[in-house]
Amino acid sequence: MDTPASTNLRATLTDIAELAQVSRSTVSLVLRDSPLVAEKTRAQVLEAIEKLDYVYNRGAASMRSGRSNTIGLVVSEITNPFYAELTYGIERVLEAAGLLTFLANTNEDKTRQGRFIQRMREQNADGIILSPAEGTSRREIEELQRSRLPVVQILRQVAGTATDYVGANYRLGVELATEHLIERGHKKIAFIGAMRQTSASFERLEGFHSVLNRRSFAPNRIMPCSSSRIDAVEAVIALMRSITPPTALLCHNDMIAHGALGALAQLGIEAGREVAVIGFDDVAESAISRPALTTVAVGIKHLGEVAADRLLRRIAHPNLPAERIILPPRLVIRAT
Amino acid sequence: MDTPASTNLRATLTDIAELAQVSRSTVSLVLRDSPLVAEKTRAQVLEAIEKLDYVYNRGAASMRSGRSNTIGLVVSEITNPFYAELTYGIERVLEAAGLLTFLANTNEDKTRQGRFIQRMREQNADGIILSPAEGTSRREIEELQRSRLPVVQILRQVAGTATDYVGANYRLGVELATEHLIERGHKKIAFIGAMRQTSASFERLEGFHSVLNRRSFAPNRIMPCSSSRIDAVEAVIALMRSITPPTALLCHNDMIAHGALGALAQLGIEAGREVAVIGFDDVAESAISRPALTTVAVGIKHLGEVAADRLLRRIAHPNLPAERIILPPRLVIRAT
DNA sequence: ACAGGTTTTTGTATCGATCTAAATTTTAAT
DNA sequence: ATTAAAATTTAGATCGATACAAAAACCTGT
Repeated sequence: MDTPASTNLRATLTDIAELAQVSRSTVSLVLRDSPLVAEKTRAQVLEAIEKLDYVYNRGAASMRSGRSNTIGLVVSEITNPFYAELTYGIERVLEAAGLLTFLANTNEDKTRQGRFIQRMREQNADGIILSPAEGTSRREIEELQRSRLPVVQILRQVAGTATDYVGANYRLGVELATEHLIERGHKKIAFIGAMRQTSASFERLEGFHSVLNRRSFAPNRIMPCSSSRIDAVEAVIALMRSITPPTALLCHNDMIAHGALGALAQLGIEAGREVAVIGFDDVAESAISRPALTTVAVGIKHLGEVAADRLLRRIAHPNLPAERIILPPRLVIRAT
Repeated sequence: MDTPASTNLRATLTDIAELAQVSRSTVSLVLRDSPLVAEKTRAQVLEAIEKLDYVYNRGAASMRSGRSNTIGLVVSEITNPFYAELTYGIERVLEAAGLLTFLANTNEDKTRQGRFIQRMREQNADGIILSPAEGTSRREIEELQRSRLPVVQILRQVAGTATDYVGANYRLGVELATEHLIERGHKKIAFIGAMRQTSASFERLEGFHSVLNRRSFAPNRIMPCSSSRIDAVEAVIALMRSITPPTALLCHNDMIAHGALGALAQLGIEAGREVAVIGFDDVAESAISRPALTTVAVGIKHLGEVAADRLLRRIAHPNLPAERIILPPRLVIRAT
């Protein structure tokens, strides 16, 4: 065993109060930026805080106040830069409100998701923004609500649940893209999809089918593909080598689309001339890649900001009715 | 204003104690899986816990016990799958020890890093695993140590600091790769590098130069390149179009290498035959990409596990001397 | 100098768990 | 049946902050 921690115990409010010659209560007010304390006093206290290397004890504070100034953000696929950008938007808003965001990547694993959420509750988090992992059940979401923890679902919603939700109009986005391809004369369009059991997947497929029906098009190709560049490469190579290769590739997201671009390059097919490629998300990379990717933009950062705002409002007013906010997508036509 | 929260206040130990007809102390023991409680009692208590939807209050617990069963993990570039894989290794070990990992992505931003670390201290975290953002100063690390928060640096170490450190032998890794290329007869080798001001970058460059000197090779090309696929594509295209294009590309990491493969494909150059490409890290994608990437493997998951183990030991024995653990790399020869 | 109002400061109870040491119950041995 | 030892349970103090209500200090204008 090691020797016990030396003299240096962590300073507390009491230590500061003593050094600054004021009461504990006053110190607490200073810490919370209360307008009640006189400037002179505040200065003294801040000096003492500095001098003692004081570190706030959030556990103690939250026990008394019931708030922790902490929220949890659950995403399912952190290596997709889409989520990284989304995270920035969210953090920016929450940070401005004095909240810190704890991030968890579930990698579509419900167990990890559950563990993290449970822990956030134990930490007394003020709320959760959740992009539910595939297979999350209605029960799980409802249980969260019953515990009165403010929840905003983002990007995907579990069927039958009634929490706040912020997402994009995936259906419309895919419709825009499909119409665009048809107008350009494409007859053989393949949808290359993440094929997850999520609302975000379903809505995209709906959009695709609805346009095809409306235009009474022959059933087109749906190519299952996980949301990774490398799977996309394989899928597209297989597709282009088939007997009737498509002339247009409509991709579930930009990661898949970039994989598709890579595959076409390998095959010596020029994207944008011989074969059209459209992505979804408009991540930063899509604007600067060569060729630049035509894609459906959802305003990632904005979406994150809206979700964060929604959570803040929900925290302030727990009993407001749940709201679904569906942001409009925009087709960004670039080179492909 | 909304109506105040209804009846449903969160259940506490006292509520459970009452329902289960035991004392608060006993309930606490059950929660902590103490071997002291009799089986029958434990069952009763667990039943009450279940019945009341009890949620543990970690803030309260940590206030008394001084531990929070929480550690912080700071990485600098979460979209790189390398870090995602690393995270798994770390979480696996820590979770087995009953600790939950809070993840933060700094994106090489010192401010974000500082904010997160500060918050972890306020939450009374039991320790931190830190891949320090570029530009982290010695002072910052030393201040952390002074606060007696267990810290393990991982992958990179801030010069002049003496915390535990777990990393790979980057120097040796690059040496192996360079030797390999030279043996294969390559005379013009370009190093495509992340060019960050980090130990991980410096050590790689050292390895490259040391082999070139030893073999008294002409100074070779160093191509600055950020750690993103798209920058790598541009860098490699520029390189291959220069007057004396290299015949081998030695990349700072696998992401850059995959970008390089993409660029070569676009240029119609066959990687592995005309131009050799070697990566560093051996992320999952490298084994299954086509062509499969020759790379320096560091055993990502293992590295994470070792770091987590190290942190656990450090927490158990705060006064042990700091240790630097440098894992040996291995050249994995595949198709490129 | 003083009443009345405003601004600042403070004392004390409290949040929900754990710790300690002591009390109680159970078991085993004679 | 008695007693010592082992196993189990408990009371009460405590961690470090905040809430609340009350007290003190400071201003005014008369």
